[in-house]
Amino acid sequence: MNKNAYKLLHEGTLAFADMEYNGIKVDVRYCRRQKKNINQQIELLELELDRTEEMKVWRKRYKDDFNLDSTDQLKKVLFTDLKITPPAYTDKGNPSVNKDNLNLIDSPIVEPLIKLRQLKKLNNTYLKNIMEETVNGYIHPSFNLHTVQTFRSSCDRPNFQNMPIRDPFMGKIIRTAFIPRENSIIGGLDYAGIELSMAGCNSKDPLLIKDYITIHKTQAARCFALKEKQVTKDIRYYGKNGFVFPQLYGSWNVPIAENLLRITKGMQTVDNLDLYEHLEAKGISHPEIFQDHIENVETRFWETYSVHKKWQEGWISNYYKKGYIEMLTGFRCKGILSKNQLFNYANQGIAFHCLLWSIIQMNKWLKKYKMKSKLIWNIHDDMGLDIHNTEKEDVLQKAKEIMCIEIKKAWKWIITPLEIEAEFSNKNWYEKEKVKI
DNA sequence: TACTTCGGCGCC
DNA sequence: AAAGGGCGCCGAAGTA
Repeated sequence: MNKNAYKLLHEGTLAFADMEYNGIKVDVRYCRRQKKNINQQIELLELELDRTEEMKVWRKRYKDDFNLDSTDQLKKVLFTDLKITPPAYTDKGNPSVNKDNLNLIDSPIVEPLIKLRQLKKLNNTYLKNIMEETVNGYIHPSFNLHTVQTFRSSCDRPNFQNMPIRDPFMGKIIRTAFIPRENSIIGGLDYAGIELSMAGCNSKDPLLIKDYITIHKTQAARCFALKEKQVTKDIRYYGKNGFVFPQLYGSWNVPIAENLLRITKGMQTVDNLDLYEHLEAKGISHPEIFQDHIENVETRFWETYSVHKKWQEGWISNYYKKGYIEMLTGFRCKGILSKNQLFNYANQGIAFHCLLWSIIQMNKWLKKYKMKSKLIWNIHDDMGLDIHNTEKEDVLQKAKEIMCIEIKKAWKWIITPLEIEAEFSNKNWYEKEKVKI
């Protein structure tokens, strides 16, 4: 680690200490109400389950040892007693009963079981810990800078970096619990597509730099043979997390095609076409045909971003020569690293370091001018703020200056565009809305 | 009782 | 030819 990298960690730790001290305001009464409500839903679901023949088989086999939360028991019932063929296996070679695979099984217990897991996750992982860790109406999660291989941050007690958002049902229940201080708004400023922007800084691939914001939508459209205007937020999500990132970090068409095909079931396009039926109409819904199709998309992808591909090769051979990699922010990673790790480590840490640098400057500025607004979280590319109503313009303007302009003066290696989005609410974190800066 | 591993699942 | 990467937390099950 060079001197600049050290300084970033040192100042970052001090800024994080302030952030932890500030804390996030919690609506505790709301949490209590929700927890009770969910408990009732859980009871009803368990009654519903018990009316099925499958549960009779389960209870008969395990008698007093019966445990609805035991996946081992579930596997025995499904795959031994009911003689169902396991749809897939875990890494260790055992039958898998995760949500996706359970959904492939035709049984009346599948749907209530999945719902039950979700409700228990909400209560046991989220609401319970939010309430336990809240002191005098504020929660103070620990934000760590010393735990992660890639020199990202992490968070615990509770982990504030994995609060539900993608599933609207879960997102609403949990994020409604986080509220602004008096006369304030709560929300975050996040870097748009920062990891891809950083990939561009590494490889200097002109097309990747040009496309880094639009790439997910474009690739989603290609994967599902759609026009871009048909791509919903959900479909884009799978273009991003089901194709673009897996491609960049070492996956390939076979597992990618399998995943993408599975998630088409029940999804709809902007013009309300059923995504799977759309693939059928295009004649690419058969697993083997779809894989061929994704292979074509993959080939075209790497023909387009060939400069980045070349950089990946050089990055790896450089590691083999030196035995370590050095990030653009000066951090070094040593030890045995797989190809996929090497691809990922180059971008992941420095993407977060842009946020960390911005948080440090923002914190200094807020303290220097004795502002009422406070930094309250960091989530990899998202800076959480509680902004006092009287300071809205100033704080947002300064944040934009730091995050998009000043950082490029400090770090000349940032040769790509940096863009941010702000989302805030005067009610709660769930009801955040885009704010223009 | 305390600890580890596994599978599962939430986020970026 | 072809392992997406990085986290933290839960409960179950096995071991010491």
